[in-house]
Amino acid sequence: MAYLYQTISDNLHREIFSGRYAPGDMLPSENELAAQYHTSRITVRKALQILENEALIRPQHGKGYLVLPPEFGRFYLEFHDQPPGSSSRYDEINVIPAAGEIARRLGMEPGRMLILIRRSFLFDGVPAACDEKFIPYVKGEPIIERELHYAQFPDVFTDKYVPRAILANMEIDAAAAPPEVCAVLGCEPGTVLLRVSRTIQTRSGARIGFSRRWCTGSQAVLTADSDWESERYYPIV
Amino acid sequence: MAYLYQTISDNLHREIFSGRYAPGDMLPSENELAAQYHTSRITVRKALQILENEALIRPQHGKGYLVLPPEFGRFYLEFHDQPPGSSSRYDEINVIPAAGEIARRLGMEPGRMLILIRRSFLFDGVPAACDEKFIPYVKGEPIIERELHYAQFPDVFTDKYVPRAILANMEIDAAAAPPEVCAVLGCEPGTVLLRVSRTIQTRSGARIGFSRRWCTGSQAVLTADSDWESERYYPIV
DNA sequence: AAGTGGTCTAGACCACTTC
DNA sequence: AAGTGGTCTAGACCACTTT
Repeated sequence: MAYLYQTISDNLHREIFSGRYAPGDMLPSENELAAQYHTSRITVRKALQILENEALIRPQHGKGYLVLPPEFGRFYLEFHDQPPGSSSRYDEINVIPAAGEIARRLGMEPGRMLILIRRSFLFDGVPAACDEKFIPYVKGEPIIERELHYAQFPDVFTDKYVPRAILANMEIDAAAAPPEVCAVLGCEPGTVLLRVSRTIQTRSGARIGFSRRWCTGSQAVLTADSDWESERYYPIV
Repeated sequence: MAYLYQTISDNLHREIFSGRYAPGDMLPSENELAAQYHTSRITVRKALQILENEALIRPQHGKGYLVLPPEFGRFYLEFHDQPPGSSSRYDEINVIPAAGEIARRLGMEPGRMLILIRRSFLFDGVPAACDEKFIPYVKGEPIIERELHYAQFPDVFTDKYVPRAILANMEIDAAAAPPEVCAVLGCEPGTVLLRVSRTIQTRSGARIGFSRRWCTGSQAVLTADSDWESERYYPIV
């Protein structure tokens, strides 16, 4: 049940996290580990490969395996089209002419038609976030129906485009919410809220969708971690 | 120069991103690929391992390699203690008693002493972000000197703690900035700004540092991507 | 020259899935 | 029973680093 490569990997993992091997240290060589565990070099290499994938070590040709320092500049963020624990409600579905910032974000000529889908998210019945999605209108495409059924924004496009050729990019800032959004969320016009803007585009650079989320209240906080596995560690508030 | 496993991996990668193999499809079996490339199963497995690490495929024991759909709920975020392209300035360094939210975030009794380090970041000479760091004061620890020299917040602790045992967690929201911060940034008292709160803690759950960043202006926008490699694709604004 | 990691081979046996 | 991926062996040769 316990595989040898897994045992070796776990042991080294523990020795790194306990400080037995510190950043800058060298691990024992492949041959030393193979001798130590009475196994072949290939099995040892498989164990080391796991640690390399976790960004704990880096092999250096001709020298050995270097233990790396942790990387605190990279964070991992979960962001779902439908916030966990919320219910949703459609506030408006419309076809509107592109204008101003939205036209620019989608790279469209002003005046071309856009599908607007505005949806709010309720926590315990209280609206705490509002999503606006803008999708270039192409006659005969059942994109609204797909949206209504699947709800996950980028997924709406995976029938039409090659799925792996689609990217999502995100910008996070604070800005004054437009009047329509304030009306939905029940806040004063012009209130500054957390804004999350997503652009959906193909890898060739074509912008195929844009969405904005306006967040108020404590459920709307975004969280990110220096480690995908670390969520369990910090029930702070 | 071009290794066989790399060639196989690149070819399959291209076939997945071009749609030749779509999510839900099965790749050719290891034996088929080995025959196709006139090589051993081990070399083929190495190529497939690369694609598995990129979350493009998942092996299914007894069945084959499944092509996975893209995951748009996960985002990658770069956040540096010193924003790229900015210069920094120390506005205040002080020892203060813990109180209110800060005490709670650090799990300290109110009244215990804290080191406060307030620093602002200037873009083209204009302050656009302000950092507040709070570190429990322990007599005789040269933490301020380390901060002044190394500047990277979590790194300050890696001498004292086992480096890999430290985690950084982040919360992002919008909130009214305190008067001291508004004074530094030159905005009206009570202005709502983008707030990034970081907690530094050990894997055993001890909170060892807390920082807050208040952001104004366009340089302060946070960006995240569904793909670590995708930054080059979206020069939008 | 000796030691290190990097690539690759030709097998073996096991566990799982499908027919 | 046949095909698939999962683990593991014993060896070979190459490229790189250190002494």
